[in-house]
Amino acid sequence: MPPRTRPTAVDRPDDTRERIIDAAQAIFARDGFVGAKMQEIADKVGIQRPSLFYHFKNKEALFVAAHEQVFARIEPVFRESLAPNGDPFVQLDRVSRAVLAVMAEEPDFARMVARTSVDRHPAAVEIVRTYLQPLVDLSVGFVRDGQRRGVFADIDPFFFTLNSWGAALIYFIARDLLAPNAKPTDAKDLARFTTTLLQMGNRALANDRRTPAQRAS
Amino acid sequence: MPPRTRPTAVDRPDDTRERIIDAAQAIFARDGFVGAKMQEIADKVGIQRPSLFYHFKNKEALFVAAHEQVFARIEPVFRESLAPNGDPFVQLDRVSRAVLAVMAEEPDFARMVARTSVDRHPAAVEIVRTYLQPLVDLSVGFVRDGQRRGVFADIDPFFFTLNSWGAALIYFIARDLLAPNAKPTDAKDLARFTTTLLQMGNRALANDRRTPAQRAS
DNA sequence: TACTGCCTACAGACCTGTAGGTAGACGCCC
DNA sequence: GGGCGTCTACCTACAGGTCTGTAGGCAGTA
Repeated sequence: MPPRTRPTAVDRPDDTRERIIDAAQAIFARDGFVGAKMQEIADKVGIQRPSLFYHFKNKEALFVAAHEQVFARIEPVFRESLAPNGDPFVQLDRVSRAVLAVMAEEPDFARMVARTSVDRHPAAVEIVRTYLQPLVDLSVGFVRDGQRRGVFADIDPFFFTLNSWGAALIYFIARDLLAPNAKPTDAKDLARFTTTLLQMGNRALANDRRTPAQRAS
Repeated sequence: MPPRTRPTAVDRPDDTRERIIDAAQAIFARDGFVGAKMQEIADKVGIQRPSLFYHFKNKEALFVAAHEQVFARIEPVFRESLAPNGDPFVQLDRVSRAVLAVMAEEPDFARMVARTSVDRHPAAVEIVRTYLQPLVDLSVGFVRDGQRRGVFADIDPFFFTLNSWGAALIYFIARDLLAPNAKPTDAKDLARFTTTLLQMGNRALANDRRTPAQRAS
């Protein structure tokens, strides 16, 4: 094994920490806490495994940092799209598209949420709750508000939200499992899914069968 | 450690194999292939860990057996409820209730499917595909058939199916994660979820806003 | 006597985290 | 501005624990 060149000032060794988190994200999302190997993370960064422990106390600390980064980056996008805005159906459209677009861009996010649901690692559960719970509450409030205004049909707001988020998750997690011919990365496929999800949401919340566009005219 | 009593003929040692599979089911469903420990499975059965290797070649063989058993037991229930039967909306109602009831009774099933989606253990993927793919195809065919007959509204049959199955999965996997106050084991909660899922399905497939009961009259 | 079903003991792989060393950057003092 | 101690960010080597799978023995049954 040839000796690798030592880092110099121009290498900005400060960003090693961030490169570790980036590498850890993908691997934790794919393999979970138990399945992920520190060796593979180190390899991906291009350093020796023990050097990881210089930047992070232990595997769990890195696990937490990786999750926090993903959720902290995504949360504001969702929150912004959920801000009150005129016609509830228009907003539903906007939120759905925004959420699906972000999930498509950050595949680690959907995997981490799904992983947390099945693995139940306490640290991950806490992070998911901290970041996702308020968004779910916002979604629920959005549906409830539309119902109070008589625009949305009667349906359980929480389960409607759970189903919608769940459907989006499933698409990115299991879409290829049950139909190996297409992948979630395919833009055309995602557009088709987006349309279907919006149809279901719109019809579930519609008090009449006119489309939002027809109602607006 | 006091010596345990040896098994005699009346213990029917033949069923040890099945008791192992039963114990393994729950543990593999909860922890996945990597997370599951043979020691814990042996403890649950009440035998020593190496005895597991007398009944199963290795961990993977037991993993496969556990998954096969769960899927083989559940598949016919789903298949039966998907059999053609008069009014598509009535059948939709029947299938949804049957699937949710079975999932509630066999919590390992939902966890195994979700786990397979995130862990992607090749053996599990193959089993899920083998047993679930035909059911998904049946569901898709059911929707498509209703559309051909002019009863169901226009919507992508595959994504409608994926969303419906996904919503059911999410309920059993993540319902408590985002609303810690209730659990999927609660019958009242499940009934409320069933209603919501059916509302979404009915409205997504309805060509008009009359309920199935109204249409029947 | 041979087979079944379990046992104890052990080999070997793998993985996390620690100990201790070292090359280079940097500030400081004369 | 040249020597000098210190800090940073990495390295090699290793300790210690955990987990799977195997070897070989033994009690009970046929």
